[in-house]
Amino acid sequence: MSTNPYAHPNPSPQPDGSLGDLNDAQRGAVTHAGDALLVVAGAGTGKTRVLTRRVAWLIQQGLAPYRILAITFTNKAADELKRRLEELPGGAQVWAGTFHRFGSFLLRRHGADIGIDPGFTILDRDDQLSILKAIYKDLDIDPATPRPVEALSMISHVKNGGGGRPPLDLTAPGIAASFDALREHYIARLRQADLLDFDDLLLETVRLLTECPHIAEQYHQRFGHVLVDEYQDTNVVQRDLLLRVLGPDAGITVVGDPDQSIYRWRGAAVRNILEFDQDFPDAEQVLLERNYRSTGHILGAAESVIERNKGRHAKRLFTEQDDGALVKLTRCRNGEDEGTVAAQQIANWQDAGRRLDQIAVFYRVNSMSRGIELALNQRRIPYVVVAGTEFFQRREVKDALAYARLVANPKDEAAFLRVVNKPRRGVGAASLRKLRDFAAMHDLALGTAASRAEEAGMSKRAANGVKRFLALLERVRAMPVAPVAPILEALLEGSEYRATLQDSPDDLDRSRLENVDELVAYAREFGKQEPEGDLRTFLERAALVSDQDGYERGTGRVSLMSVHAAKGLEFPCVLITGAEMGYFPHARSLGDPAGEEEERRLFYVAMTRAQEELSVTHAARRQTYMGEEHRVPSPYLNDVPSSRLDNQDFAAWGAPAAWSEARQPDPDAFDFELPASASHPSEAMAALQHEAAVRESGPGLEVGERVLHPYFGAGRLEAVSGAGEDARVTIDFDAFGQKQLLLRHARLEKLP
DNA sequence: GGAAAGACATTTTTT
DNA sequence: ATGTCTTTCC
Repeated sequence: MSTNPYAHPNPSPQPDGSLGDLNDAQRGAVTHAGDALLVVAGAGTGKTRVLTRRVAWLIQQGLAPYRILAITFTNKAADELKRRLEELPGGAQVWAGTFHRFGSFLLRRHGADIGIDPGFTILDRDDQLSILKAIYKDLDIDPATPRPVEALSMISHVKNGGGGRPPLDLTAPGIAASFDALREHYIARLRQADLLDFDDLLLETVRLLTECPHIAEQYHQRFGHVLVDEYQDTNVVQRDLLLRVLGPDAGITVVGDPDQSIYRWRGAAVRNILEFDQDFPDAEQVLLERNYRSTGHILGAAESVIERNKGRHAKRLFTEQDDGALVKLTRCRNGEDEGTVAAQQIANWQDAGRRLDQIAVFYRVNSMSRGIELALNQRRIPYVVVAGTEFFQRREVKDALAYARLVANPKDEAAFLRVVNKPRRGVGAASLRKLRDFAAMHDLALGTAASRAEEAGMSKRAANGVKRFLALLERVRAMPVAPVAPILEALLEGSEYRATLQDSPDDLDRSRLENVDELVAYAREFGKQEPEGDLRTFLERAALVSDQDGYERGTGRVSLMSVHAAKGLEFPCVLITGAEMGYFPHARSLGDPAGEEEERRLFYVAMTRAQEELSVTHAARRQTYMGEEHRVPSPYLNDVPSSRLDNQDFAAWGAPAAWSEARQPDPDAFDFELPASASHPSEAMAALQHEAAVRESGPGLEVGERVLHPYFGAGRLEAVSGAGEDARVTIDFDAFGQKQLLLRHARLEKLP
């Protein structure tokens, strides 16, 4: 069996329809003839290939491509699917996209039947928050009681049926009343301004299909087969939507892996996949267990981690590849060391012939990217951060889009609030307050009320500013709705938004200008690709793109990303950082058994992204915003049999002399200071010697005392045996259970 | 009304 | 350490 992952056959449909490149299970899934099929596809078992080929097979069986609905988790996955299907006659007519996009598609067409203006605007989280904050002001609610973000999560929670743990404790005194008021106002506000949030996109579609049987019927007729990818991450509303769009004669195929369900916190219901046969009693199930991605040690290590979860769908992955390299586990003293190790690991892989774009570094929280970035910068290792502040999330891009949204939907309150005073037009908080009062009194949307600024009692200056603002929007509304780029340009020029950035003394604003220009360029590209594409389509595109959609392969750089962002990707070399309690599992999920199981799955997902090399680091101490903290290695590491591990200590990586001449950074090129341990080996040694001295003097331990071990964390001293050099201690560690250690090596500290 | 300075909390993951 | 929200002063 080849160990080269690139040797695997391309998953594109074979033009001749042959299935010879599939294994038995895959072939069974592709050619399943019944109405309902569940494909439980373990990590790296060829899930995407099966999905694509099944669509191809359905078409070959005579199902018209436009009668196929394929729902994916990201737009990128949908585009990828479409690209592969293009080789097939009619393949481009398959409807492929995310649940949200499908909802949006139906609501634009039929929303009017349930009182939704087809010109609705889609709100993202920022927009939702700005509306909610405005409501806080109107209702004079103390932003400390439920904080706006919490209230927002709670609103979403309630909208989605309220299963699981509520993000907000409504039993706290005084909260419930203000929350209900908030929620009601929020919903009314969105209604009034033709705004839909992400939840509404799904919920309103369900309502449409429920309240309008004739429309539902139309789609029952149309879709002969529905396929859903990543089914383990669908929520109850998505399942509901699926059941309603599916006609009595339609077939359904869902693909997923319960072990990779990592979006429970967002409302994903693993139940959907685990109890698929309850929704579809005659469903058949195909299990894909042969992994083509990873070498033996990597897969084995990952399996031994996931095995510990309770209530799993029975499944055991295997590979026919060689064992390959051991999983390397490196203990670092602190976060800086970890950065050094990351850089060095990357360099080592590079020396072994890897390209940088075959390497990925994962972390649990996005904020951890900073330390890694710093270390890679110092060594001039090119990298790309996937996600982070993504393009469409940038303030200036959102500002520009807000202008455009107001052109498309004059009632868009979130957009109005965002840019009515950007750049400054003399419309401050006091004026807005007057405007809101006036709007509320006459039951108008904010944008509508604005045209009567004087009546609202605004100052002359403010009223003037608002007038200029509205005049610009009117002017642009008179322009044709396509192409989009000129619309954006007219707005940016007419509002002087562009000019303000250009003239700003702040360099940050200058770089913002570039982003604004990039947005215009993006719009121009959009116009080229879709000559018919109007403003509305463009805005929808912008609202529904995700961070993951931005990821591109073959950049010649190392990829840095959160584990969540890594889902669905694979890399020859993977480095998982921060494998510690608090990250894996995350501190927030401690004490919640279901949450902890999800954390384990998350670590499993991280491990199974690796094809040939998997390296894991953890730090004994880490600097947080509250100061330096002790860190305990992730308990998941303990589940990996030591026969699959290559244990390393930061010290074992050797002094910075190990850096090859060629990679030695140019000292003049950096304004950063290298970490002491890297730039001055002697200092590092001094530190180690100091530690040793502390150790020898010893903390005079007694049985029953709490102690701290730099590796295993806190524990209780159970017993002492032997004496002098051979003294051994037995310690019951909180996170690792009982261990016997040589006292002289244990580096114990006494805990109060 | 706006700018600047200061207080303050913030860190999970995101369609 | 950073960014956001609030306060203060012009």
